[in-house]
Order: sequence, then structure tokens, then C-alpha cells
Amino acid sequence: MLKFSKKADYALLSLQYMATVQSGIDATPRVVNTKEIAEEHNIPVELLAKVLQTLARHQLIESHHNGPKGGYALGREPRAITLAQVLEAIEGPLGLTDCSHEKDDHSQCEQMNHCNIRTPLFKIQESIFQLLNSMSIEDLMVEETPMIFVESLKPQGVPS
Amino acid sequence: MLKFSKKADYALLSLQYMATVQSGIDATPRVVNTKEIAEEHNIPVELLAKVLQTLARHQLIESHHNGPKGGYALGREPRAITLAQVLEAIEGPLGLTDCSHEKDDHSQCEQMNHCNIRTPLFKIQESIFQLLNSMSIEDLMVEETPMIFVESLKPQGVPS
DNA sequence: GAATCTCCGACCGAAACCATCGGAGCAAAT
DNA sequence: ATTTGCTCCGATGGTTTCGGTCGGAGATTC
Repeated sequence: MLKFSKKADYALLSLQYMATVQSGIDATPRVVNTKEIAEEHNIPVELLAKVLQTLARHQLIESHHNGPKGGYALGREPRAITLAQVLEAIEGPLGLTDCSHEKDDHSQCEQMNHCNIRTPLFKIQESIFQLLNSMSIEDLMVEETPMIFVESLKPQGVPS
Repeated sequence: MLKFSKKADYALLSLQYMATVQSGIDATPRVVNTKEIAEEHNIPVELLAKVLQTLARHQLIESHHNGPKGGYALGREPRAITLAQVLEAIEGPLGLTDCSHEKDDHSQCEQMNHCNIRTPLFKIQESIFQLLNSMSIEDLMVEETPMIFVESLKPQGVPS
């Protein structure tokens, strides 16, 4: 539950990689191609290509001319690319429920005609959005501790 | 993306309904059966049955004797049932990535041998957990404004 | 004791997702 | 001008998850 799709993982990995690679170089942002990222992270090239295409279509990255020396580079500075933007580009509009986006009609949700949990769920949704919007690619560029295990995912005692 | 499954929706609806129904009655918690909930919210009975079974197995609700007059009731007070518990019961252990739970070995994640986004993602994950753990069934029992549309899901300007 | 109603586990089709393949277009290098 | 290597785009297949359905087992009421 709440798991990112692999495409989303690949997108985040790629963006972080591109940001790291071109950091320190001010004038000429380095162009990096699909194959390089794929080999670096050991993911299938063709699938990654599709992910990068999608990111380019949403202008999160720029495709620098075809042919040799071609490739991608970040479209903006890392800080200006939020995680919400990335996820939305890859997975489409995000929301906890189906009825989050039906601006036009709410006929879809007839099955829950007496739906009483909409409002509180929207509040949760809003909090998650805020969280994902507050973090950018820049925040992914931290020195990495090799392996961290989150031990207790279980709720530690019940709020009473 | 980030969407709840229908089973999760059904679970939350049911719990909220059971909590509402038995509120005001102090001594004898009212037992409610599957059919009643299903008809109330217009969802398939058999599927809802499975959801309730799962909830019972995780002791979020109690199954009161079979036969006529049988049914379910909340296992604890609404405040003691967090959303995280519900989701985890229905969907299994929740985490943004696959490598969130591999306590034993990390062989699974060979494909991302140079995975550099683990730590920041775990931070996001932790925040979401905290959020889902801070809200309980009780928080779902609010007076409902008939229909609310969240208008702007899009990021409103970029943090610079 | 029979009937009725419930909980419970097993089963099946549908849909989404991951991954793959082939081809077209284009710019740079030769 | 030709070749090379890369980006793009569409169509396709296999696999897993999810939504939904079915029949059986157990208990209580009449």
C-alpha cells in the first residue's frame, strides 16, 4: 500500500542522478543520455526511455537534440522540481480517492451516495500533497548512509 | 497514484458506520451485519464480507457469533483505531518502496545497487506514517458537508 | 431437529502494470 | 552524402494485483 510504482522510482533516481552529475558545473549543464542512467542503476533501458520521455513531455527535463552527444538535462534547477510534480507527471493526477478529481460531475460516485468520509480523507490528502510539494529533487541529494532499516513501522501504542 | 484501493475505502466506510451507529449507546455496543453495511453504502456484499473478515482477523472489529442476530462490532473504541492500522490490515505492510521491509537481506534491491534516494524517501515515508497514525476512526466522524471539491491540486507556484 | 442466517476460505475473470520490440526522425561525425 | 548513434513514438505480450463471485461450514433461533 502507498507504494511508488517502479516508473516513479526510476524517475526519481534519474532526476537525482542528473542533478548530482551537473552540480558544480555552472555554465554548461551536462547532458546525460538514457543508456548512462540505465547502466548506472541497472534498470532496463527501454523502460527508462519511456519514463524520461514522459518527464520531458512535462518539461521537468529537456531533451537536447537527437543524434550523438544528445541526451537529457534538467529543465530547471533541482530545487524547482518538487516530488509532487514528478509523481503527477509519471502517474497522472494523484489523489487518495477517485472522487478527488471529478470536477464536472459526481455521477461516478453513486455507489457511495452516503459517503461520509470524504471530507476527512481530503484533509489527509491535502497534508500529503503539502509534504510532497515541500520536497524537491535537491532534497534527494544528500550524503547517503549506506543502509538504514526502519525498524518499527508498527504503531507504537495507541493514542488515548 | 497514491490511491486507496476499494477494499480500503470499504473498510474505512464500514468502520465509520459502525462507530457512528454505536455512538450514544454505552452499555451494549450494537452489532451490525454485513448486509446492512453493504446496502447502506451500495457495495457488493461478498466483497465487503471479505474486508470485514480481514478486519476481524486483525482484531480491529469483533465477530459476534454466527447465525441470526450475528454480526460485527468494533473491537475497541473508535479513537483507538488508527488509519494506519486499518490500511495495514487491509493492504499489508505499507511503505513507499519495496526495500522498506526487507529486514533480513537486501538482495532484492540489487538492481538499485547505487540507490541514492533511500534515505530521503524513508523520511517522507515516516511523515506519512505519522500522519496516518495520528488520525483515527473518530476523526472520520465529523458532520459532513455535502460535497467539497478540492480545486487546485496543482502546485501553486514553485518554492524558490 | 430443521431451517435460516451468518462467517469463512477457495476460486475465477478483468485490469493495471512492467517490460519488450520495432520503426521513424534527426543531428553529428566521417 | 553517407553512416552512425541517439531520441522519440506506437504497438504488443506476459505477469501480477485487484475486484468480484461462488459454495461450504458453523451457530443460533424457532
